[in-house]
Amino acid sequence: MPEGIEIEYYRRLAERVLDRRVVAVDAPDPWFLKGGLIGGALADAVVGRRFVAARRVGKLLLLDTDADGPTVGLRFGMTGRLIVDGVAGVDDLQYSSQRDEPAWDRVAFTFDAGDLRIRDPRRLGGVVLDPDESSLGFDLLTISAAQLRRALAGSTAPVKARLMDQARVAGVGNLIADEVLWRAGIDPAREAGSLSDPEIRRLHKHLRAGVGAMIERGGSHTGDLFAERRPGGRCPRDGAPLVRRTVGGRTTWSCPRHQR
DNA sequence: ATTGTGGCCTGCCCGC
DNA sequence: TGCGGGCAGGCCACAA
Repeated sequence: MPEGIEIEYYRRLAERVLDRRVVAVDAPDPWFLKGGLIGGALADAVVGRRFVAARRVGKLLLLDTDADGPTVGLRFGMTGRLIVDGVAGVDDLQYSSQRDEPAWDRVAFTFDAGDLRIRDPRRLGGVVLDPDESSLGFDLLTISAAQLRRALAGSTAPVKARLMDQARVAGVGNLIADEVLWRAGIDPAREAGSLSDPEIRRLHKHLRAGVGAMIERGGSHTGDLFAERRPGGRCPRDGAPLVRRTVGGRTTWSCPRHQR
């Protein structure tokens, strides 16, 4: 599913359309338009303009328009793919369909050459105009150790829940959270505020290194833990049978031996 | 404010 | 072979 890593791939892909002129917007699914937006208003806002920057904060992809026009915010839920000029931003999207159905196109921007579209079977993504970026926390690719400390401090919530709280740390989804906590040897259910300074620094180190490795390997499903997230799965580090729980409302796999 | 829960959406997979 | 139920999780509304 798209987490911050996949959205970063989408952002890079979206850079292809910069400086092209939007000639049409097709939004066949009103459900997909968020924040009171309607198809006609979206088209009015961007047709004739050009996208001049493709930015990303967490799992939110932002396309800025020229001449102080609006910013288009794109969300992908867990099954949304970005497709630019017929090229998909990722080819292996976990938990989504491997099929390719044009009927799943929920929004499409057509340019003077080529197009950009979101293909989302489950319709959990969406499009919003001028999204509120200030409600998002520190981005997972640039967060500092001090910022991570601030995101976790004083909380009784599970550390995994805080990591996935987009208002605290933006871009961490379920797979990334499990992977980095496993790498750092920290129990996902630990109270966030109970982590010591050395543990926070260790978590930060593994967050940066783990995300970096997964970006290079090709996605949030390429972590060392991923293949063992299944019944009968064993810890790749010490061989202990993994434990499946619900933490922070999400299916969580962890090693009872080395994650403390 | 913080934390937890349930619902939304729908393709897919398993068991009967 | 068909069918029904459960599952996946990002996000949001809502409750305590």
